[in-house]
Amino acid sequence: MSASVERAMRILVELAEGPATISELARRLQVHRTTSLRLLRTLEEQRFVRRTDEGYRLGPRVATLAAAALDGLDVRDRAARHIRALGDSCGHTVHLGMSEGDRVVYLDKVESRHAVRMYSRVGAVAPLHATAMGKVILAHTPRAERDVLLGEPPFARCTSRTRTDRAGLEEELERVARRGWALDDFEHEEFVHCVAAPVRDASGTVVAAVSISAPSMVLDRPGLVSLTGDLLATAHDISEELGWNRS
Amino acid sequence: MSASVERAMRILVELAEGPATISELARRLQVHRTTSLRLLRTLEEQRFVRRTDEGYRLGPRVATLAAAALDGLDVRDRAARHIRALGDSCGHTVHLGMSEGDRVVYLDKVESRHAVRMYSRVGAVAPLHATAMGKVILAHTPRAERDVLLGEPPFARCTSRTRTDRAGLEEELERVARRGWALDDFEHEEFVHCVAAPVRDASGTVVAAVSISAPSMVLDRPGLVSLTGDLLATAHDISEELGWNRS
DNA sequence: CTCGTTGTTGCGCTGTGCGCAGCGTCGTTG
DNA sequence: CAACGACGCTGCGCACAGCGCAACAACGAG
Repeated sequence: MSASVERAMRILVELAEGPATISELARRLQVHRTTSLRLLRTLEEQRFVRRTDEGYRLGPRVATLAAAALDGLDVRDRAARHIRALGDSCGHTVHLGMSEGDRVVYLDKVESRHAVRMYSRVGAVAPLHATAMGKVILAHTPRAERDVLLGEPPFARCTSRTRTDRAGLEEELERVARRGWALDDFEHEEFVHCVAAPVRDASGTVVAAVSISAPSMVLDRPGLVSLTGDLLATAHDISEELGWNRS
Repeated sequence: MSASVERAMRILVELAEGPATISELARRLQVHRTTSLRLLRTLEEQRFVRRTDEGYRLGPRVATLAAAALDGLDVRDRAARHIRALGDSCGHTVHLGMSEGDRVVYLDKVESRHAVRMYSRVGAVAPLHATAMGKVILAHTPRAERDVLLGEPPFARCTSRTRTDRAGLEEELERVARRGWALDDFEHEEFVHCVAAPVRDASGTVVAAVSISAPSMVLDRPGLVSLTGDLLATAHDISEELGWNRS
């Protein structure tokens, strides 16, 4: 529709990967250096980006907007008290996430009570195929769309246990869809495993996922799996709050 | 420089205030409805905004970018271990913030260990004149610039104790500059008080602030003020890490 | 029914934002 | 030292992107 706006947004997305110079961005966007210069200037005037000695970076104003973006998500609001309750009862890290393109984005988080915590942040993203939340969402996505999201195998390897082939992942997703929850068996981060369950809206579509994560030294596999009852109940409660009823 | 990009970003900023319709945004930006329609469409294609039944809202992609924006801030990185240390030692909520236009934006946070916690979020914003961090930053801003940032009195009232007149605030800022730290005496939120100290970069400019916040039922005034020693030490340590040395 | 509002499409003119050419300035290389 | 490339940046002139206008249907309020 509006070419320059589209390019400006693409610049922001590119800068999310890390700092970049004018020429670098021009190359990635396939535009003249001049164009990239002018776009960056306007973005800088509005403080969406800032100049540092290693090139342009995203500006703090973007962070400001994010808080507002999260506030507007009703899934997040409705889910808030439920995931806090789950976090209080189990004491481990609880996440709420949804898919954003070919990634999972963390919408909310309840911190673990244990000394050994996992690193993550609201707004951060993770690959679909290597996380419990991602696999739950994939398992309820039509095959055709799923293939587009995943791209060509081998899928990006995060740890030694990441499933990088299509057949293995498809088999796993089949199992996830059947039993209603997914396990991340150290597939994303080396010493962290998770379980996740789907959240549905009024139409029955899976719009988000809830997960419990813990380092293996704090919680072993049986311990983690034993939490799926509470997890499913929480996911169910959130779904009901979004207007879903069993069918 | 680029009019349409500038307008697109103004739309994002407007939407941060809350959801809005096409016509509403057109009026605020002083452009034709058609223009606002087309800009929103491009923004929607890039998933920077999304349509809901009550109009357009910021999209989850903005939240995704924010995590990256925060990662790029070296103040944040350098300060991280210091504010965690302060949080661990005092047990209360610790914030790192910087000014973003006429607001303070929270860059990082260490959660309190007490059951009664204050609500806040990384990326959220608060007024300059009603917070300890804001006052610390204002106190080290040249008078002329300060007046622009604050605008015309009366300043927005947050609680019954908010300073809304210029004379009172100026007197307070004078005191803050002299003693080197600021107190928020329930001026922002009804039952929360805070102390804040300035963080300087290599040039000596105040670029950020650190604060300790606590509800009055958990910590009384003398208790809060007794923490200023540790607070100032932390702010000092961060400043040193940014290249500042006493002068 | 008549207003006023909403979102949306088609059209034609205009100004914006594009690429090109060229500037000065670095750091690297022969 | 010169030659080279890549860098950020400016001025120019053309093309078309993107603007506002007019008009449309679909609403809701009066």
